[in-house]
Amino acid sequence: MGKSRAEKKAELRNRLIEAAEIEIVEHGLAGLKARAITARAGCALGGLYTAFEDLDMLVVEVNSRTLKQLGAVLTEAVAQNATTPEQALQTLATRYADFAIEHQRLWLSLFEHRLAEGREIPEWHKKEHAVLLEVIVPHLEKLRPDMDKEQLLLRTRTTFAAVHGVVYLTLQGRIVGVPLPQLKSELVGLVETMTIGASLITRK
Amino acid sequence: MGKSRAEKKAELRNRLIEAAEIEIVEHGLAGLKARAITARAGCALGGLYTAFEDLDMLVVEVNSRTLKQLGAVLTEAVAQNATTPEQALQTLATRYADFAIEHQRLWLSLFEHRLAEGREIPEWHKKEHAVLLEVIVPHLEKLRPDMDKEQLLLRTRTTFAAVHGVVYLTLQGRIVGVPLPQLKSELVGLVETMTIGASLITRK
DNA sequence: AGAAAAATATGAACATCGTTCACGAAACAA
DNA sequence: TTGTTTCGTGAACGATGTTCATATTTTTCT
Repeated sequence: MGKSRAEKKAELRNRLIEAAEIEIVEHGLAGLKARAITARAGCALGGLYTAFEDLDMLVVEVNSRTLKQLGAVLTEAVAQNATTPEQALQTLATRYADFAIEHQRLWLSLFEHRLAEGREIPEWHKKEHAVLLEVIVPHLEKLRPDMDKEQLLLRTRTTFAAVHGVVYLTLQGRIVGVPLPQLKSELVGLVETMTIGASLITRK
Repeated sequence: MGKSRAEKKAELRNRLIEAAEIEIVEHGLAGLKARAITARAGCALGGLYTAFEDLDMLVVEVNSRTLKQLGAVLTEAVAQNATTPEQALQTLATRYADFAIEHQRLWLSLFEHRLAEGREIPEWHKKEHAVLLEVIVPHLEKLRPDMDKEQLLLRTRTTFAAVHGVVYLTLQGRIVGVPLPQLKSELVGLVETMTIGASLITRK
């Protein structure tokens, strides 16, 4: 007997998400074409639009997967390696860079994807980003016991953005970015500077 | 008498650059259309391609202007306000954020523009980015006299990227970014942390 | 099981891009 | 002025995301 309607729909969605993922890995987000995806997924062009609202929402699905994977990597890394807050933050920064390098195009699409003006990222996907901050908070908290919860979350965003900025400019190949071979050692230097500075501010 | 060929060509190029700049300000880089530019510049569609190699190279011209303006703002700001390296770096970060906020879409196009795979940004435009680092180097040098020239330039890239990352995630409206109202105070906190950390590392 | 109904996949067609090119107009050289 | 060179013009082209009438498939009803 054939599959039920719900089963086939779910299978098609999965095939499309995986096809899109492969296409992004091979050609980058800018090289993602609806026709290439549907050809790879083995369905007609229009099938994409019965399974998803449009191409953007398919990209959101791919980004959701990437974000889950990234979150798992960071969570595990810091769980196994958190003797001091300094070391925890070093580990997080290093693993973040490792993931970004290893899954360069998927990671880039996480931050390069934009919806058309006026459209909004679905709430469920927005929430998925929280893990990027949650892995940092407890360790920054030890460095800055003087801060209240609100200040701490804000500074966590700032800290993440600082590290992220270094990785992003490098992997994007921007002129002002750090050259790739020196990325990880520079990240160590940056995190060292920030953690030492943070401790000293607290202590004074 | 009519204008010479060179004059008319130069005038058309300027009209196109200005039209493109206005279009970016009004609709963002993603909303930049060749037809809208040529309509605003008062020439035929094909005119764009006799004046410039293609649309990308026109964007490079706009970015070149923005970069010159940004460089001038930073250079002037730090010239008038450099009693200590800490204060110089604070001033630079603040002015950088101010410029990014005030010229949001032009500034974003500076970092969002990508050339098709295989193509390269012209060398003359790559060199224009140097100013972003040059304004930082002398002050970071005072904080880190232990570093040689090469280390220093590398750490300058890292420092710029860290500050840039915070501003970028915010102005892009990324979920993990710092909310705009808190951007400048967070930048102050970040630069403070980095400068204090840098001094302490040097002294130890 | 068979027929009617509902849902869904299909891919040709459409609108909108960036880019090209044959042509005619304008500027230069003689 | 006349011939030559250069450049602006806009119709046409190819590529792209999206839509929709149609065909197919699945479900429901008798």
